[in-house]
Amino acid sequence: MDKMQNLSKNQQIIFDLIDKSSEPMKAYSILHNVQKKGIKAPLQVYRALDKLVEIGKIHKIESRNAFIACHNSSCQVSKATAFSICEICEKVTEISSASLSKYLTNFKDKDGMKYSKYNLEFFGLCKKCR
Amino acid sequence: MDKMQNLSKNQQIIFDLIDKSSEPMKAYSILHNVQKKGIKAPLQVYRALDKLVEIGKIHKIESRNAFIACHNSSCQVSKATAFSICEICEKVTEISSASLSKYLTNFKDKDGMKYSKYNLEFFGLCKKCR
DNA sequence: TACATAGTGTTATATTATAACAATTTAAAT
DNA sequence: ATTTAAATTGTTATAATATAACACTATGTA
Repeated sequence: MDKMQNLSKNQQIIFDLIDKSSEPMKAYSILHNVQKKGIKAPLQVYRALDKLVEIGKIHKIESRNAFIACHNSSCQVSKATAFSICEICEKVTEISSASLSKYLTNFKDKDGMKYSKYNLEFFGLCKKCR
Repeated sequence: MDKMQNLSKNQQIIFDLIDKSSEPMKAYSILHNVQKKGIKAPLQVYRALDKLVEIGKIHKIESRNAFIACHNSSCQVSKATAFSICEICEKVTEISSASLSKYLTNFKDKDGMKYSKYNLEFFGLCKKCR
């Protein structure tokens, strides 16, 4: 229920690293950064990443194969995510818009079907790069 | 300007294959399927895929690393895409909703920024799998 | 013609991710 | 406290996805 639930050792190490990062981090970059802490193999990283995504502490930026910490206190799990991505500097920001999430959560396709989950990635130029 | 523009030999072979497929196709599955037509190396496939995505004849399903033909006559280029993905059978459908594309194209984040491009993936269960 | 652009073919390699198996830790339930 | 189940860890190997670099060929067009 609470995002402060205990993480395992590897999960905590990897979450801390991603959380401190100002940019999305890639799995093998994470690996290089945590080898000094005893995490030696890709699988150790991927397992922690899978779990952290599952519980909503981090999100995967699918178009970049990279991971960022969740900064949206209302998302316990990664089921309704939206990001803006700068095509020049690759800065990624999580979008927290109540109207957007409401619109997408309630969206029905032409068969009247609603979806339990979505991921939205916007692309453009960030303030600095414009 | 027109989607009927001429494709190169490899592009046409690969587009035809994807277009005939009822499911998203992965790059190496495409490769296996076109080896009899003389396309032998991954790079030949990826180059054709890159171009086909660029001109909007196909789209990449980012969460699945797979490609489907565009069936939305209004999208010359892959700049505003939305898909539904069944989490059981992996069926993928391109969503063509004028109101959705209007909403997302006009969406402004809290800094008032609009985006030139987006990709949205909805997840749930399709009719058959419910 | 000559020039630029796009496409092709090829080998090698980089990057991203999972399979399979064994051991250990943790939490909870008895 | 003890057993049990679930989660986590460690490890080696390998699968799957994607790009670098280089040489050559085709196509359009000035």
